[in-house]
Amino acid sequence: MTYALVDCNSFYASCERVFRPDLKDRPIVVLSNNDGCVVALSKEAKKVGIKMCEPWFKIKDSFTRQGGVAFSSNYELYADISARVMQTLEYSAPRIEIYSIDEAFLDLSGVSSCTELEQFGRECQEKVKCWTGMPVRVGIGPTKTLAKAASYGAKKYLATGGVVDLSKKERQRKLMSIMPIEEIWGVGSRLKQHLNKMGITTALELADTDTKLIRRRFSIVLERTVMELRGYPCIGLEEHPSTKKEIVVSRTFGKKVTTLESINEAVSDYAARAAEKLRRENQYCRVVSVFARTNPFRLQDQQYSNILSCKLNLPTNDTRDILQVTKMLSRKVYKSGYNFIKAGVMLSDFYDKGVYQSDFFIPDSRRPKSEKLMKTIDKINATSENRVTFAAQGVRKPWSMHRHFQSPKYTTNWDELLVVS
DNA sequence: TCTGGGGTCCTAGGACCC
DNA sequence: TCTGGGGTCCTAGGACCC
Repeated sequence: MTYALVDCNSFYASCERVFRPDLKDRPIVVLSNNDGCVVALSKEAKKVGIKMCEPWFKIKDSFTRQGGVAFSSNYELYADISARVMQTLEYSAPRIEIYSIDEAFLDLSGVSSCTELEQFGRECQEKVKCWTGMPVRVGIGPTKTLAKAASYGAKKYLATGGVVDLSKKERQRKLMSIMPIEEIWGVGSRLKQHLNKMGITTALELADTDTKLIRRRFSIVLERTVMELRGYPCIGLEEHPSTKKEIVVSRTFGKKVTTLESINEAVSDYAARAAEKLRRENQYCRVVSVFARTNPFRLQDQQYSNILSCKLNLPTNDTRDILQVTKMLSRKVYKSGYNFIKAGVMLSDFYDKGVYQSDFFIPDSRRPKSEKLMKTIDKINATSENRVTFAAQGVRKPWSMHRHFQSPKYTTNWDELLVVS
C-alpha cells in the first residue's frame, strides 16, 4: 500500500488569508465560539509566542500590539474552502478519504508505479494552491500512521518544502528516531506518560517494542499503531463516511444564564439543530439526552452539572417529538440558584427508516405527514436566510454566543461577496 | 469580565440468561 | 462435604482524534 496524507497548513488561519492577501506574513489567530480561546494560528502567530487553546482575553493586548489580527470562527467559510480543497484532491487520486475538515488520505497504490512519489506530492501541493489558495503539505508512506508521521516531518523541517516521502525503510527509521512519541497519530498525553515511564520516548523506540508486551500493558489500539509504524497496514482507507452513532449540539452561552426559560430556549434551539443533522444522516433516534453545567472557571460559584436521558417508544427524527422530550428533560436538569454557562442536547441509539420492533401494547404515536413537513422545513432553511423555526427556540436569544471579529462569508452569501473596485 | 465543539473506540465490571 | 460454565448486553470511564 501507499498512502498520502494531505494536510492544510493552519487551516482556519489560511482560510482567512485566501481573500485577504494583505494579511500575508501577518500573525493571525482564529478564536473559538464567544471569542473564547485560540483554536488556530498562523506560523507568524506561533513565532510571537501564541499557543493553541490560550484564552483570548489573556493575550489580546500583547498580540495586537505586535501587529496580530484575530478572527472569530467563520464555519461557513471554512466548510466551503474545505469542500473546494477536497474536490481538487479527488482529481489527483482515484480513492480518497476525507478525514477531517483540513485533512485527507489518498490511496497512491496505483500512482507509485508511474510517477515518482515526491514529485506527485509537489504537483498536488501546487494544484491545491493554484485552484483554492490553500497551502498544504503532503506526507507519504506505506501505512496511514507513517503517512501521518511523514506529514509531521514536512511541517517540522522547512527544508522539505512541505513534502516528505517515507516509502523507504531507512527514511522511516531516520525520522522516527527524532520524532517524540506524542507526535505519533494515536498517542496522546496519557499514553506518553505511561510509555515514558517504560523508557520509551521516540517513535522508533515504540516501533521496536514487542507487540505482545504492548497488547498486554495497553490495548489493541496501540498494538495496531506499533504494527503500522513498522510498515504493516492495519488501518484501511474509508472512502464512504459511516453513519454517525450520536449527534451532539452544545454551546457555551454568551453570558451566564440563570432562568429555566432561557435554558429551555437554548436547549430547544440545540434540539432543533440536532434533529436537522439527524435527518441529514437519514436516521431516526430513540434516545435523547440533555445536559447543563455551571462555569468551572468561576471558583466563587457553586458548581453543578447534570445529564439526563430519555428512551422513546419509537425512533423519531421529527423536531416536534424531540422538542417535547428535551423540554421535559431540561426542566429536570435545571436547578435554580446556579449560574449556567453551557448546555447541550445529545441524540443516540439510531435506526434506519422503518427498522425497529414496535410494541404491540403501545399505541403508534407517529405524527401524520411528519416526513413531508420536516423535508419542507429543511428545504426552506437550506435555501433561505429567513429560517423556519419553532417558537420554543426563542427569538431574541440573549444567551446566544457572540463573535466580534467575523470575516465575511465570501463564498456562501450573495450579500457578502468580495467586491473589487 | 472574558477559558470551544463534536466525535470514535476499547475495556472492565455487573446484570442477567440458560 | 460439596455450589458450573458460557454467553450477551449495557454502562461508565478512559483514551484518542481534529
